[in-house]
Amino acid sequence: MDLAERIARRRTRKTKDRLVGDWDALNPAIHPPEPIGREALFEALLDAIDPIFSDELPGNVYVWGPPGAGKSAIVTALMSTLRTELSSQRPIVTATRGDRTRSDVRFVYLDARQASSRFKIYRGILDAIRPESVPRRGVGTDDLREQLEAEMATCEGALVAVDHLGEPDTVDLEDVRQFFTSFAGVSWIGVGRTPPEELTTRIPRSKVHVPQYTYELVDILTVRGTRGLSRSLDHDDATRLAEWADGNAHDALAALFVAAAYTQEDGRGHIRSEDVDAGIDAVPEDGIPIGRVLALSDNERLVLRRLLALSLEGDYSIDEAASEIASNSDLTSGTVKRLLYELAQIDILRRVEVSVGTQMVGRQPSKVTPNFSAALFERLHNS
DNA sequence: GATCCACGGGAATACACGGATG
DNA sequence: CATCCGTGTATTCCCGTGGATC
Repeated sequence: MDLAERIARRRTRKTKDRLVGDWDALNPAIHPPEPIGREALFEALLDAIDPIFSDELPGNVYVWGPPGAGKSAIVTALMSTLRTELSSQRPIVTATRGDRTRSDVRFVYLDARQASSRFKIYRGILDAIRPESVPRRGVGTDDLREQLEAEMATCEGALVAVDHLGEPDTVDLEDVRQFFTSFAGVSWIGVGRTPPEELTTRIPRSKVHVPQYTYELVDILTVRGTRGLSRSLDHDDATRLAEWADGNAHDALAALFVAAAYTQEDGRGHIRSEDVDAGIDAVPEDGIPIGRVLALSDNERLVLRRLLALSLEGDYSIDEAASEIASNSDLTSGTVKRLLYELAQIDILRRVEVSVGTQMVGRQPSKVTPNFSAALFERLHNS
């Protein structure tokens, strides 16, 4: 979605909606440009890349911490701040080039959920720093690497942050290390959950630990609630959400988002504590972040939406669900079945044993249920 | 002609269970 | 009684093909 489109949406939302003026403010998959709180952590990150302030590329960095602790929030904020403050790189194409008082280091943020292969990572960087369009097909991965290296020779290099490493369907820290070994001009910041001591491979010397939120989460909910809602969130409700989420900002925001959606759909102008309860109920414990679901391919998301529509009507074996889903889509039931199994393997879906039918022979079938908030997914999909 | 990747399809493997075997 | 075997499903794994693009 480009910026103009986003701005247009906000305008229409402001006028149409009553309770919620800005859904993005409540959306756990979207991070505000400035981190809320966490000044000390931001300092630690700046320390880790300190040479950048003398126009030199820093060493690589590993940023790690538990889910919902704000790793993405702080790293996206860091990269966009560096881009506007230090680089001659234009975040939005404007004025002239060549502001010589600024360094010519490029700052690139990549989400490994989209940049899920060596090819896509090189391509993502090229796409971010090169004004012309970068091919998506027809060019080999090594070819692309050479293009990127050539590009690096024309500037003072790039600092690349790769977020969401080591998820079931993303590259891990070791992959990133290999992608950039003997790659002159690129330093990287890897972001993941795995504690350094559990990693078996070579880890960057610089490490920044992002601990779980404690008291700060109430502030985050309050600030984002104020930005998104026409009437601010009760302090008690913010506290309750933060406690229930156990410091996980993603889960707390997801519950708040759904609570706000329910309230607004009911035509009311204020979130009651029952709405907060309903929001909490709509977010599974130990679920996966909604960003992973949103990053799936079109067909995978289509299959999920169809599956959610089905599950209202009782128990289906995977086989039955697959034929049902396939019958009103372009995909064959074999492919849908494989997709469902694959989604379960990467934790997007949860498999539940089910005794459907009466056959006494053969292996027990199972059904699949979402391992994320279906209510949130549906609403983000329609927005 | 080369490239990446999503699809489709099918082979290989895992599991459940009853019955046979040691 | 424990183990193995056969049969029928469920699940995983793998690879060829073709679309879109350069």
